Amino acid sequence: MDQPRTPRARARAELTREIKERALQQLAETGADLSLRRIARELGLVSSALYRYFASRDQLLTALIVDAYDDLADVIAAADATRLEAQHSERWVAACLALRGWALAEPHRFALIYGSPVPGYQAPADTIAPAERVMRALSGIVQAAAVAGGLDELDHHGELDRSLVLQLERVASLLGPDIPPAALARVVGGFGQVVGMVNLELGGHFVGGFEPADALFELTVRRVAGDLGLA
Amino acid sequence: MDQPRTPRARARAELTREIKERALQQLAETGADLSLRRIARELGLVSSALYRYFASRDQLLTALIVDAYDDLADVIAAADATRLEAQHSERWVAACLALRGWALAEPHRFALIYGSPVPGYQAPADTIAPAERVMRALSGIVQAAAVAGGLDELDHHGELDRSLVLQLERVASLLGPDIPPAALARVVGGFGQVVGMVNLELGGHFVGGFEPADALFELTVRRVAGDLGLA
DNA sequence: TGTACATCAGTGAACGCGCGTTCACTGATGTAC
DNA sequence: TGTACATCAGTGAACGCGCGTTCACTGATGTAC
Repeated sequence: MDQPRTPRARARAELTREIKERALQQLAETGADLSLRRIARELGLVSSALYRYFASRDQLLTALIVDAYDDLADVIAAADATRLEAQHSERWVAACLALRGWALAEPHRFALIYGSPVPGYQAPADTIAPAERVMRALSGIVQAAAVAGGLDELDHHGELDRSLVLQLERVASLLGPDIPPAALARVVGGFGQVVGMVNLELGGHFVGGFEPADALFELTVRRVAGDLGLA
Repeated sequence: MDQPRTPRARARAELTREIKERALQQLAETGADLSLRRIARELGLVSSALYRYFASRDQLLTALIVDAYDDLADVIAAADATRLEAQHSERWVAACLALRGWALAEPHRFALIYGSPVPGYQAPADTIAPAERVMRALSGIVQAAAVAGGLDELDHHGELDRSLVLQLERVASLLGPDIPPAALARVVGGFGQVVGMVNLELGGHFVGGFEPADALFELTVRRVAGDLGLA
């Protein structure tokens, strides 16, 4: 954010970083237990010192969650950017693969944001905007396709429920105003699928079946792109 | 399982049930913290007494997980059975809706089996068979359709990866020997989608967008059934 | 049917840990005049 | 440029909790002869 001017401010930024780093390391090791005292111990501090940096354990967790959303959104955007702008299908696939790649590399961080909620932790409103960034990193591709006219007309096996259309239009206004309702439903469904398959993979549900799950995953996200009619 | 013959055996079965019941209640209340001492306290027992019933905290967790898989599989099968045998599409939709219904009714149990792993707990091999029951409750419908000839030939936008086909055939031998590879990929993808969307819903990711998510969910699973070409 | 012995449920104390958070404090760093 | 005062990082002790697991034990229930 801001450039730290004084030595003290620089030290503060550095320690804040180190605290979060240790916290992540702990999540990686113990699964989901996060102990302030242990972090302090590892940093050679007394436990109460951490309260100069985070007002509570929950606030530290919130910071980790926000960081995770941000990093994931960046990773997706970066993968998206490696493809030609007009090749929306390839962009979608690359974005989904990047999401999975990040999740496999940082399973505990993925669990933090898309796994089941941490015991006793209630996500504050601060996490909503970052969470939306991730969604937007995906929906943005479809929005671009819609604007460029690279999105098939979808036949929706019968009409969509009226109240569902209203929901979809409201969400579209946030995630991609030009994405038609039927297409947005598929985008959300596709996102749910990606999150779900990654969760299954991380949970060991594919062990003995799809290991590695690379091919299955790519086939699946490619089909979503195809169903959306992305060019 | 076995009918308890003696009063002592009956008491034992009863207390075992009560311990699990309290454990579930605790998961529901605290999210994922499970305290043996608290269970004992609530049952008016001394904490060490629980060790007559479960050798450790992990073993209790395992029992809860196995129960959850079993119950979910039963619920899915029951919903499936409410539809006509030959209407495979309706059966699939009913089964998926039942899965979500169970998850919304028992979010902590759903999290136990399809959420992120519990801190410090490593699922033993005993949970594999029950987990398969759930998968089979869904794939069985598609298997039935395949046998009855009610499954479309799928065009697979290009060939499937050879090693993926091998994986799919191996899984098919467990879940539905007559399901063609391309269809099975969709079944697994559809399952991942259901799990993922439910996880998002339980995690509050749909708040402000799809609330309730009934219509979106039904549309999505119906489309999977359609894509599979289920009658 | 009655007695002797084995099984088993539950006790209570203990071991050896862990935790988040508060508070009054010291001493170093930063700021304003 | 130097001094006075305010800010802030980190300390150390304490509060009030919690936990899983082991072990020797009592007394009730079940089993075999």
